[in-house]
Amino acid sequence: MQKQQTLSRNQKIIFDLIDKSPEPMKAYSILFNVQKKGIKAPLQVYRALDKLIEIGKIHKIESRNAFIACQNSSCQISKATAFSICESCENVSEISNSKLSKYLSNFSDDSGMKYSKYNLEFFGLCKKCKSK
Amino acid sequence: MQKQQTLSRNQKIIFDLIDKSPEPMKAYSILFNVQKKGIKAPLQVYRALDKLIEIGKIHKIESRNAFIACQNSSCQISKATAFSICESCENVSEISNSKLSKYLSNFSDDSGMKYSKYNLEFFGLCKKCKSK
DNA sequence: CATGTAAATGTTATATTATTACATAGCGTT
DNA sequence: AACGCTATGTAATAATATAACATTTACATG
Repeated sequence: MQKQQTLSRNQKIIFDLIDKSPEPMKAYSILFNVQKKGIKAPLQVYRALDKLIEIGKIHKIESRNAFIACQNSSCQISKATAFSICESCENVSEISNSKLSKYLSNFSDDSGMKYSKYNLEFFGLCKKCKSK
Repeated sequence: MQKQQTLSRNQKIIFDLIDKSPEPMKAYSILFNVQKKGIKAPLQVYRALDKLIEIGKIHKIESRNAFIACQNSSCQISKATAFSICESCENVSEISNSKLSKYLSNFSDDSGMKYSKYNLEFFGLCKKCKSK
């Protein structure tokens, strides 16, 4: 079990927005959506995003510069993330597959490097888009 | 064996620069370095980068917004990339591990999605930085 | 060789994403 | 109260990437 973090005001506003969104949100789209709540500047958004990422409540989809709420209720996997991304509709979901995460967490090569973190993004067509 | 692509002038200038660099290069650093060769605008750089990525001569390190030459001589793996990234010195190298690539290329979950491409980034400390 | 077409180039402007720098406020601990 | 830490506010600017449009080159094929 993970220690429950208390979110600050800005962090909570921004997390709630991302959490409710059915798709990854971009930073400036977040900004636009929270301006009515008094968050006016990009930096306020980025600071909250940084913190939320740090504590594992959200993840950044690197190839899209977008942010998604963590879909693993029992999280703590901010250091081991995998996503599936539809290249047609841009739907993104977090992959939660224990075999995969075990395999990757234990992966090592001959470089002598010990990996403490990874991020994996799979691309393809989702069911819906495939059948079009 | 892969069909040999002929690079255009701009593509060749930019590929040669990236290929010679010991570390990933950022787009505007590339631009700065090729201005003396007549490539003056960001778009010229991005167009060459896009093409080079498409044909697998370079890869983009998504978490760093940087570009690296493909280190697999027998390439064709622009659709299946894995990198190791040192979070201290920012050294990046391409992982070429057939077990890993087989595992990931064959990966499927219960989403019904068929993945045609993936990108994996491992993070940690390289040998040198670990021993500091 | 003429012509069509796809790829590449050149140029300007602008959009999008992210950070620096500095000042202030809130909150728990000692 | 004084300290340290986290969060906030604000303005400016840096860094990354694309849109729109005009022109040129490469090259296959009639």
